[in-house]
Amino acid sequence: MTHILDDLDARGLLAHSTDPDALRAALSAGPVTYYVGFDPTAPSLHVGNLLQLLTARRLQMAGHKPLILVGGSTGLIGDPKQTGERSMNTKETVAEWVDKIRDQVSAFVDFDGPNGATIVNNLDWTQELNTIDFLRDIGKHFPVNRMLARDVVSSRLETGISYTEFSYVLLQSLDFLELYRRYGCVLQTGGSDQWGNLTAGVELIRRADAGKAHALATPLVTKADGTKFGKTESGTVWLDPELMSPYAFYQSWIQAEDSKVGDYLKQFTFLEVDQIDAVMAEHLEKPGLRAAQRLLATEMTALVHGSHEAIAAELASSALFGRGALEDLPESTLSAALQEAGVVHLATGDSPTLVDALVASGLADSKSAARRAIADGGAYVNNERVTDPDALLADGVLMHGSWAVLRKGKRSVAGVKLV
RNA sequence: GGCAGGUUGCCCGAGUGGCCAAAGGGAUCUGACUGUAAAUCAGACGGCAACGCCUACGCAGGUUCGAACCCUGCACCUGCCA
Repeated sequence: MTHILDDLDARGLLAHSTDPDALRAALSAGPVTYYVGFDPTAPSLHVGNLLQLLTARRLQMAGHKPLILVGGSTGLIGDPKQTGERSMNTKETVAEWVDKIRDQVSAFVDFDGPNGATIVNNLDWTQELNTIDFLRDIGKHFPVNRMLARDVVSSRLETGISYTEFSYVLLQSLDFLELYRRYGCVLQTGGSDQWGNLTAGVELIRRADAGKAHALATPLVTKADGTKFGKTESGTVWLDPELMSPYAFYQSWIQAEDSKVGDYLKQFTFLEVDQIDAVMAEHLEKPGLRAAQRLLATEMTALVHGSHEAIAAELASSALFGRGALEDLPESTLSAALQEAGVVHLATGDSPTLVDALVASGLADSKSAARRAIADGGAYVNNERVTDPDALLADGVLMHGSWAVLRKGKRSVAGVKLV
């Protein structure tokens, strides 16, 4: 049986860890209670958070007990980031997001059995916290000179950082200490950007309780150009289907770069490393088939939205991007595919123009943008390029009498049904 | 509270009375090549009833034929002093 640390390492999920030998021994000795936290900074988690959830799940599958923390209090404070001060959200908003995120994380861990997961909210132990006690019991363990030396803080000294954000690390460290005391939690995991917060907690446990705890960080997942993974052209890749349809989610994975798809398969899916290596070997032979991307997209969509949605997204994608001609698709297939991609209904009586349709479908942000797309030669109806900026939608041949497949550029497709 | 500097388009950043819808870079979009990949090259990149009009350079007023640019007030940010 492979040691969990070796599996994580083989998958490229280990960036840093405190005292690797001691951590390895602890994980071998028996079930370890560990935690990973998510702050409610939005109504949904995104794929960056997903990596942390899946890593937590890997540890659980290896027999360890997860605590999933939702940051009801830390979400009110804001983890400092390089770019500047966060805008504060109201307590009501944060409370709403806490509920949503609690529901989301619940889908990724197992609640049954001796190592069933527990979801905790740090508001439970901080909202009644007394300021004097906090400063005496927690604050005393934090040397300000060390806090100032942290990268995020020092980079913010020029532009400014509020005391609120400066204090964030104390709260996260307090969480670790609290979970150590309440649940015997001795390991915190997170992204490498969390390393400072993670080790601060380890240190607090040592100073306050003379306890031994560990931290483990996954690397920052990047795209081929080195930028942060999880943003597409249109924005963040959300897990909530209300914010991003399963089809769009599937599309975001299928567009993975060749140079990254192997890493993603290892880091995100539960396929065996050997199996992934075999797929990648084939992929290198015939990259044009994009077999690795297809596998990745299907696996991830199934993991997040269920296999039913994964199949639907896959079918829609192959119908719309497949080699076959659109007119060969039966109406039921076409309609189902377009439902996934997004459909707008337009009234035939209004004799909508292509420009109108591009805007209505969301493929273009404005009429100017739609005209620009047409002028650039990037607008297609039923896979035929249209270059007339004043074209009416009905000028082309409608599929099955009422459907038009709109495409802008290579990747963006939407359906229009004339009614 | 005082003094100094700052606030420009998605981001960074030039511009300091007309030639400014505003240089340059990044991001983004499109095309060519291709594979819903990368790299490269090229074009686009506020809006609209579109050779014109409207909106825009922190906010609100003012001076002027004309303001991102000058003046006044306000807000916020940074630094120094208290």
